[in-house]
Amino acid sequence: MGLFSKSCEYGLRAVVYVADASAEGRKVGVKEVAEEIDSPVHFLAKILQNLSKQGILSSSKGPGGGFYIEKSALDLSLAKVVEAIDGRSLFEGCAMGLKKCSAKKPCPLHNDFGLIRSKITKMLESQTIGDFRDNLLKVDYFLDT
Amino acid sequence: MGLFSKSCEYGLRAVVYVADASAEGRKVGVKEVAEEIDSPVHFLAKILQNLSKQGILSSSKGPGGGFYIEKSALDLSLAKVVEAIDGRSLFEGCAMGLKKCSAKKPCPLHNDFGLIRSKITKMLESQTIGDFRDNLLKVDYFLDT
DNA sequence: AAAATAAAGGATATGTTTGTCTTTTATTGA
DNA sequence: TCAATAAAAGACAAACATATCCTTTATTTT
Repeated sequence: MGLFSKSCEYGLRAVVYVADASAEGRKVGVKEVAEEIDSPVHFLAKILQNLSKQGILSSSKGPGGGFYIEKSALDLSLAKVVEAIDGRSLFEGCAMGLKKCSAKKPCPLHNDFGLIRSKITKMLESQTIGDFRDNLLKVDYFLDT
Repeated sequence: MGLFSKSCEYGLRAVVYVADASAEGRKVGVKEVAEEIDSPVHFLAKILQNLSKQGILSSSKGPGGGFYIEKSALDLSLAKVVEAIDGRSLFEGCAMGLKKCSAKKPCPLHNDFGLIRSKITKMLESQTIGDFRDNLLKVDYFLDT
């Protein structure tokens, strides 16, 4: 099990790909995105629809249509993307699955895990979709599958 | 999705419970463990059998039997327990699911995530089952469900 | 208006994880 | 030896994640 679900991995890859295309003023269809990020087409369609519904991506139907991202949405954090797909579980709850675990009654992993989680949260909250895409444009980073 | 699978959460809770009982020279049955750590009995049975097979816990059949932990096994790290149940996926692979992601061709999360993963690894490798149990005995930590 | 395009939505299929139940095997104590 | 105990093992069921396919709706172009 990675940090993220498969859906979330696909979603993150798709978001950065769509953002990249939008930087060139291009809308992209599900099929193209799926091929480029190496994901199952129909499965990805659901994920993109979900991201559209949640206002992270935008879409338009018909010829010349496809998925794109609004300028304003470039300021959304990666945490928003992850939360839209995987929910809040990565950011909440006890590592050992204890409901009563808290600062007052910590489980044996509570403190160490709290630090780790705050780093995960920071990684995802401090980085916007725009930053994420810019890293790719600068060619410091890659999306090769 | 948490860091660990449900099986792994149950497994960690069970290991520390069994280790605690073993400190008192007591062997414990699946039923008792399941009640104490709040897990499904038969499901936990599989997990404990797996941990026995992998040499982390020990067991004996028949009256007076049950699960216990050998002194030597107290020196095993929590990472071993996690790996026995969830495999190595937590310690390996790209956060975005990219097969080609590497230091040379990093994905946009590669560096941040590498730091996080090394902290997770450190948390689990630097702590032995014995340490884990001792924390409970010292009453600094709790397993309340 | 008709045809083509592309997302949205719904139904179904497959696989994995989680959970339950029953039978078998080993061990102990009477 | 026999009955009781407890883990081991196997079959089954439910829930969820992942994946595929088909129909519908909206939009554009001809």
